[in-house]
Amino acid sequence: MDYTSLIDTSLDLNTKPLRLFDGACLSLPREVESNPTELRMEISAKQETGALVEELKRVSAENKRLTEMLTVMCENYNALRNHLTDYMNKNREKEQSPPKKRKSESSNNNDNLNLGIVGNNSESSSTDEESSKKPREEVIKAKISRAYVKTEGSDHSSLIVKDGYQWRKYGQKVTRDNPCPRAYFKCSFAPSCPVKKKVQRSVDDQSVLVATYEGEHNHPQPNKMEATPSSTRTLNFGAASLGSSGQISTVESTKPKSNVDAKSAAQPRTESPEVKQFLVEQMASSLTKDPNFTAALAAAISGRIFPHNHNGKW
DNA sequence: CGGATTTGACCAGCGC
DNA sequence: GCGCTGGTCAAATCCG
Repeated sequence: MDYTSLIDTSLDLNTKPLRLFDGACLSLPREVESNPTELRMEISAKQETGALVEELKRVSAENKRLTEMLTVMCENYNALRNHLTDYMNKNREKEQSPPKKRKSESSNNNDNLNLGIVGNNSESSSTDEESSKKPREEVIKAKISRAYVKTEGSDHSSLIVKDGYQWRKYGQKVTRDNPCPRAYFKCSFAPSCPVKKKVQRSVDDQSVLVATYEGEHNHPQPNKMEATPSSTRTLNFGAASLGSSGQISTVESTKPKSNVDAKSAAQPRTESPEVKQFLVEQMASSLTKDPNFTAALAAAISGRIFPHNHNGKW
């Protein structure tokens, strides 16, 4: 997941002087010069405008500085994440015994969560099995992620995790380690999309749904707005946007965890860089979606581009 | 009526 | 080889 690519960096908050200031600054009617009273008002207005422009410049500079800091932070985060992924992949290659199919779930008997393999592993558990079993299917990239979804109230009966994608349920199975049935979903938005999802309640905390994603979507997220139900907070797998409530946490599995406690894993990780990143994204997203903000931004831009439109009109 | 869901059957890997 | 298990298929059913 490349989070930085999702941030709309095109939103340049280094706004130039707003229309009000522009208008006052650039378009003072010249005819007032002949009137002493209006001249005093003009001087006063000019002073005030100057102070405001100074303030605006200061805020703009600060905004620019913050934007640069954010960019640097994103770059650092991605670099760190890549390092971590590489490190874990190397570790796993060293640790892994000769690959056995279907090994991980039977050996990982704590919460029957198949912590799969990310990336270039030569033999992953279920994914490779599927590719050998069903040659007509595309080879699914062994990118496996997990989402822990805290459900509320009546949601305890459903195995639906709304994450913004369209899923088609193709099977349900009661597994040995968990009395709650496991549901199998395929991405139905694009016929060629190889992504599969398994959803099962945590054996420790049945209010927690554990969604395991296999593969990567080869299409954009169909509908992000769909991903905000009232009873279930959602995450956007791949697109990686997280509800600010932090009720969902994801684990992009890069290494089999033998003793993952789903309960603890379900705890909100508000301190992690990912979550902070999400919050930044959410704020940026909220701003850009706010009609008032966009209107103000449009007004600012239009005021900047077409200052002559407001000459002496306000 | 078409798409989604359900559910029993089937398949293949694994351990004994 | 056999039984257990997880994963998938596909016909039946449901639902808007």
